[in-house]
Amino acid sequence: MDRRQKKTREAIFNAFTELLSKKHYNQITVGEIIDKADIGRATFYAHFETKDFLLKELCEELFCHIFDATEESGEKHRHIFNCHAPSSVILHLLQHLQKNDNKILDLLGCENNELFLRYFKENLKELIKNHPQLFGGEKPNNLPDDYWINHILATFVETIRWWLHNGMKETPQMLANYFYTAVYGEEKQIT
Amino acid sequence: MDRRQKKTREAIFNAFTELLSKKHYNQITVGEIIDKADIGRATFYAHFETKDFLLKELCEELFCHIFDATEESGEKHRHIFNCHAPSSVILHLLQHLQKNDNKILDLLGCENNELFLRYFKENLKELIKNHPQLFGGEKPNNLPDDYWINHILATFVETIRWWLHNGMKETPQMLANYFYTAVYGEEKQIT
DNA sequence: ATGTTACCGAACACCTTGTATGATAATAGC
DNA sequence: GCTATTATCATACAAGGTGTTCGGTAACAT
Repeated sequence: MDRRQKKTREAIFNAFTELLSKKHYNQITVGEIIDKADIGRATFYAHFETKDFLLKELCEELFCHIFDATEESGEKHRHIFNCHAPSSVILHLLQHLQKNDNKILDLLGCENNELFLRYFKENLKELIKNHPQLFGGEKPNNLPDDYWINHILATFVETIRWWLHNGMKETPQMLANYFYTAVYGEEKQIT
Repeated sequence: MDRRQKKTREAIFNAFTELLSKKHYNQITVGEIIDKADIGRATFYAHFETKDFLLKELCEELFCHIFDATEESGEKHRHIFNCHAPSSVILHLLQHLQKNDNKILDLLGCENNELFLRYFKENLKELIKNHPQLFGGEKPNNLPDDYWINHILATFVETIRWWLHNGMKETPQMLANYFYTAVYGEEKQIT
């Protein structure tokens, strides 16, 4: 890719991310973005059809990096979920978040979190559909499959939201335990 | 209140609600609202500062009606929650929803559901904080109070979201059972 | 009957969006 | 290195949305 393209694309993403951490998505204008990115108006529209498309591509770039899917020896692998013990998947993901890889925490925690938590949940959903054992535990018999999947996902996302909202005082270990207790009851704990 | 004021306010709410059920909030313009409500531009702005305030007041009117709080003999009562058995509170609320009281179902089910589910959750939160026993059951010992409250709320809201999204095929009874099973495990059921 | 209040329509200044232009500079291919 | 391509820029522009102002008119309260 042309070095110039790469640079402006980067500049736009940076400006946009910075603005997103400060004010609500709806309040951000294209004018502000190009000012902060220091590029021409026409250049912005040469890269992104609208502000909505910019958001979409930003999300895809962020989440594709976390849920990194690579075809490898005919098997799908995602780097965050490469660990084998299901109980540590949660931990693994929370630790990644805590390190604020890709500034994703900034976006999940800011005023626009609804926006990103939705994307986050959608990505997780696809994943858990293909790997039902990912979060461990067993579904109660009398619940429909997709009700249960949605419940686990929602609980997980809400756990993260709660964590962010309360200043991230808890360790990933504690949080993973909260999650498992909420979903499977207090008798089942991870070590 | 002046009969004229009441009429235009009503007309604006109706037009706005109808538009909300068809397209996304962000795509709705003040011009469309006043066209459909058949009122003058200045009149709209005499009633509502901006579109955002209109949304806010609509939500408040809808939810205040559902979570109707009236001081009665020194005790707070809310008409939906007047029943005494905690296990039937869920049922009661779901049945109200099924009847589509106040067109609230239209709004919770449409493209703008995120908007209204947020308000819905906030209202419920205040309620459950004052009446922790409302949803019955017991909190696992090792969970923080507000984590647990948030978990119950999120599960309830997600149950409704799932229901709406799947065509509302289940009866309120079945749904209430799903909710209790998800939160408290399969051994505890309501009758 | 009278004073008040809400409504209307039209006009307005302002802002935002998305597009078009021709000139300029960086890049890629040979 | 030379050349053709391509990204960028500044500027301008039309279209459409926002929120305000104003004088005239009709509905309301007393």
